[in-house]
Amino acid sequence: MGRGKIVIRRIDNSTSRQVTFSKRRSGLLKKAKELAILCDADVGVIIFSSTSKLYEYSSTSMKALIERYNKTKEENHQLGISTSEVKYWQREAATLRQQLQSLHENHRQMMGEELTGLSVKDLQNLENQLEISLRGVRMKKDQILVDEIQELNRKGNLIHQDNMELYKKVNLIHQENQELHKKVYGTKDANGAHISSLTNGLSVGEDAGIPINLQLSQPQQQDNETPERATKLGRLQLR
Amino acid sequence: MGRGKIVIRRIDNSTSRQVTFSKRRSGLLKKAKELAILCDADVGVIIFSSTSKLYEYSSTSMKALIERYNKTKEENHQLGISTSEVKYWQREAATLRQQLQSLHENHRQMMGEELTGLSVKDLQNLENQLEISLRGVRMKKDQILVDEIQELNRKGNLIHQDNMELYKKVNLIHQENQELHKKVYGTKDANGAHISSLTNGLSVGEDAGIPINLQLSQPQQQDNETPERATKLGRLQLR
DNA sequence: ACCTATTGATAAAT
DNA sequence: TATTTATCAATAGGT
Repeated sequence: MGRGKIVIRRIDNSTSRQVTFSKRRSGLLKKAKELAILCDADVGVIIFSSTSKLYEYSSTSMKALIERYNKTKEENHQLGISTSEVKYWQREAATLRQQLQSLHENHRQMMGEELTGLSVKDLQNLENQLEISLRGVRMKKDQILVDEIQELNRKGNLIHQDNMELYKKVNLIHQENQELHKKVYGTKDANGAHISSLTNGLSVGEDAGIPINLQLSQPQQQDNETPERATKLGRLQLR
Repeated sequence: MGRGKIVIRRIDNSTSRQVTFSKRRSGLLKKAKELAILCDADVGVIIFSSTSKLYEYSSTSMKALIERYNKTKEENHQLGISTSEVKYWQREAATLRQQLQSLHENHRQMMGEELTGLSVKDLQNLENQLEISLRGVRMKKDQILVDEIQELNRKGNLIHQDNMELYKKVNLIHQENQELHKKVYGTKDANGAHISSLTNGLSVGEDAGIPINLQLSQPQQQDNETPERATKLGRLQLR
């Protein structure tokens, strides 16, 4: 229909293509309207031009039509973005929100808050649980502290052994030095300033026998700390 | 175009409408295809017949086209069921799930489980919190028990008062009875079998002065119950 | 945008 | 539902 027949393939001439698009687009939309009216059908047309401009027609509302389309489609197969997909996630969120609320309430009760409405039996159970928890936490804490102390003890011992060996070496060298001194200056010499200043710089001297005192960051004592626990920690001082 | 001109309005004749629908539908779809090919456009057509049968055409994929349509639309206005709506709820669910996980972990720590990875400071805080919670729970529980005891006390007192009054009345009636008895049988009479069986049925007798002993369902004693608490509850016995 | 020759679509009949 | 055919609508190409 036109001055000449055309083959259905992309029109190369840009201007011609643009003109044809404009004409045929309005023709298509008109035909869509006619179909909808004549045959009582629900018709929707979406057209994106090559320049991404949108043209549309819908006999009812495009939203409703698309929803109807998706619904019809997913009856056969799970296609398209569907209302049900949104609904699924809404339900998921609702479930999670409920779980969260429940857990939150539980948590607040464990925090000793919002206890109204609980029976004596509930409170008793909660009390028992808290006591169990408290024991667990204290055991864990003590374990960490005990481990820390043992590690420090181990390191302290190593350092102490090193020190002892160094002390022995210093004494040996010191004796050697004195003997050499004797040989050089004879027995009547009493000036040791030279030597003592040198040996004091390296020697651990009389400190060698005293244990090293490593400080451990102690937790502040609890009001209801049991005597056993305090002693258990107290006894574990270095040496 | 046809043997005669027609006006664009719903075709009343059902058969004719059906035929026209079939012809024009294929015509519309053909024109849509041609437009897409000739003008390099993205075209989609959705047709629901009056009997809700779906016919469609899309130059690319209907899903992609609808998504593109929604995207284009919601740039101007929030319309249609969009991918973003699904995404919104997915994000919502993810956030809730994360919160739930975090709270769950926290809860497990408060239950004294999964304590690995916690520092001494963390454990100390947890211990303090548990102690606070424990104090709160115990106070609440004690409060309920104390209230319960007081209520029972109140009721017991009322019953006791009733009893006392009944006792007085019985005594009065009993005296009256004896006086009447005296008048009827004279002073020499010694047979009181009749009277005693009757009065004994109503009289509270010597029990009237002894306090009523109401039993209270005591919670099983905790292993580390402090002496003060035990006494506090113990003292609150009825009278 | 408009014009118009020509093609394509389709109403009615079968 | 398919075919035929007369008729009208759509539109290609030119202005």
